[in-house]
Amino acid sequence: MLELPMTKTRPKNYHHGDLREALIKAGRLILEEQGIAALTLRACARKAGVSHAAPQHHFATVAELLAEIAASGFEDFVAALDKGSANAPGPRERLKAMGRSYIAFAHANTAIYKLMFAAEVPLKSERLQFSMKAAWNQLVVAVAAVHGSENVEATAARVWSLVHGFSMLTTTRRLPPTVDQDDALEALLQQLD
Amino acid sequence: MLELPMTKTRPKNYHHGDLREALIKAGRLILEEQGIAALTLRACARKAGVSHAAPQHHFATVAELLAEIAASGFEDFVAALDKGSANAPGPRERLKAMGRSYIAFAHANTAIYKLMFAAEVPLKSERLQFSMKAAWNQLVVAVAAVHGSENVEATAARVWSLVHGFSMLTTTRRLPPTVDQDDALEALLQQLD
DNA sequence: TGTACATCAGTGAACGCGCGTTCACTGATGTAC
DNA sequence: TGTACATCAGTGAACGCGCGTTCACTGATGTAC
Repeated sequence: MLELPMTKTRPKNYHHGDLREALIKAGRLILEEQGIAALTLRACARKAGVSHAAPQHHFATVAELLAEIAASGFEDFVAALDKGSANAPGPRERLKAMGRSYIAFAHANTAIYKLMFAAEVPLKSERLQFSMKAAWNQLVVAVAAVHGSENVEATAARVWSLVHGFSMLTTTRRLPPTVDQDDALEALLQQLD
Repeated sequence: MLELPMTKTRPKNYHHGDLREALIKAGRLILEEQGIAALTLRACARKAGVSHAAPQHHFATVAELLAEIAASGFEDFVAALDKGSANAPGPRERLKAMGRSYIAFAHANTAIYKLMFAAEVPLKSERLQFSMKAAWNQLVVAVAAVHGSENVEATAARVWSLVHGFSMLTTTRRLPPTVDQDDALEALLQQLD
């Protein structure tokens, strides 16, 4: 009898390596392809190629997974706004570019964008709190560069409300079809000064 | 044997009378008490006191019921903004009062407010389209009285974005706790002029 | 370097749950005559 | 006014589905000696 080397009969990845991150990535794919309603622990396990009980070792509830997915969304979001406003010649242009990038991100990544602001997502996650704080700080810095540091948080909240409201109304199709969205976008960006 | 009169053995309301409206009202209660995830056809049937198969005669899918509930929300919403701005001395004050009423409605009726803007709600419903149009017209009239009729739709979209964004960010707790929400609200209402 | 052993991170079967949906049924209601 | 009958709007049992969760298990990994 030929004795095969153990490495050939051994399943290569009985232990996954980093199932936690793999589940988060799987969740993002499911979100894009099928929407938030399809985002279950079992679906993520299937997508990641593990048994449906495996996620239990990494996420006690589906809500915990949602929070991590939302956090990864905020990380991408901050990067997109940074990139989109990097070449602005001055603070006003920079703030406008961030506004444009914000709305572009919402339109290009609608599913995860909605999850980032969904009430179902528990805010306890450390990673989520950290990435949300990073987004807020990014905004406050850009707003302060235009409006000064007086009442900067109230102004930042106003700016955020404006672009967030527009993103939500357009992605959920609540504006009547008679509204020219490009006109509305430009009118809105004027208000960031 | 004593023959009982038929009226005594007959169940009084075998036919409900207006189960359709009753299911919508039941749905609103469930929404308030348990949130959108609990809003199922079976739950509405239970709340309305009928068998779980009964709603089938009125709503083919749960989405259809959601749309009618959302529509009833928009009806209340329009009434609340009308009432809240009725005593304003001029157009500017009227628009501001509407802004305040908008945000107050969102905070006092968070569950149905979120449903009104939820992506899951199909927009095909006639009643929903009608009530959404009424809300939009109400806004356009108030905006035109302040800013004139030039570009009125773009301006109305901007105003709506502002108050909607603020309502969503505050009801979903996305603003950092360091932000003074009253300050932010006042800063925001200044922008309606 | 090898061996024993504890722990970690998977598997796969099983369970109960509430859901939407279908079905044959039946009481209530409306209408034709 | 009464009667026959069609239709409407309910009932309640049954079905299949996917979900979260639990369980005994087992292969892989890390560590002590």
